[in-house]
Amino acid sequence: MNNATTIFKLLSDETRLRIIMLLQNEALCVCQLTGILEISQPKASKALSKLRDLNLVSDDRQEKFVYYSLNNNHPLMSHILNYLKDSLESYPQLQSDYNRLHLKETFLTKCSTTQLKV
Amino acid sequence: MNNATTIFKLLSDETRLRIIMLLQNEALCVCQLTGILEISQPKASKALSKLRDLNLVSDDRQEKFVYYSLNNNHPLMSHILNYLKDSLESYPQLQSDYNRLHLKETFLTKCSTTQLKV
DNA sequence: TTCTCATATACTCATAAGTGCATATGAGAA
DNA sequence: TTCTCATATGCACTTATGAGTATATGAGAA
Repeated sequence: MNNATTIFKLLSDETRLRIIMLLQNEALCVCQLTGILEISQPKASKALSKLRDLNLVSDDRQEKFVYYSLNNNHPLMSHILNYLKDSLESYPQLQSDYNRLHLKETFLTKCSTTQLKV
Repeated sequence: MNNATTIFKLLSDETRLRIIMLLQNEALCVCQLTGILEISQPKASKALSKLRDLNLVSDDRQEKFVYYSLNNNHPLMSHILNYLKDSLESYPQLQSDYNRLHLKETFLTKCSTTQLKV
């Protein structure tokens, strides 16, 4: 029970859902997620930490970057994600996130969303 | 997108989830739900009104009682509910709700959870 | 060691959401 | 019409939650 409502609560936040959907494909670091989703770095970081607290993602530092990957250890969540992935056409935001995924390398060097100096 | 997060938010509340799961089987009135779930009448009523606002349930008055039934008009939700129904053994609360479902007739006359006079 | 930069967190704020209690509403019975 | 009872709703309260800004942290490079 708690398990189910916890998962639903996590997925009910748009930022978290978008992140989780992207991580289905491959591990991504914080600055890549920040860039792809066009959100602030703290926003991405907080979303990830909440997911990490619940053991839904794992982090793995590789030199400068911390890569997050999805733990497919929760049947209900996996089931839902698979369904969403197959129904992307109904969820424009998720779909366009996917479409920006190919830009991931772009965001590796010029990360700083918050510290950006124009 | 909004569609998805909205559904998740609805399902993230235990009371709503329990109600929805019961309504999968059959229409039930407020006092039946109140009795089966052992919750207060306003609690059941408010949960139902939120579901009704989002067009996930329909109400149908039959004499004294207002029966609510599930609108299976949302693919994502239906998909999730089916999965949960097949995994009841993992969700004790939902399972015990189902086990109390046979008491439904019991709650038709002595409704008043709040107005109960001992 | 010191510097840099990616990431994490603390703080404040605004708002949303759920609960319990009391009460309003309104359909059907009398 | 009046009464009854199932249901709905208003109110006060508490807690949870997400956002933005600023800043802390800490690993690797220099």
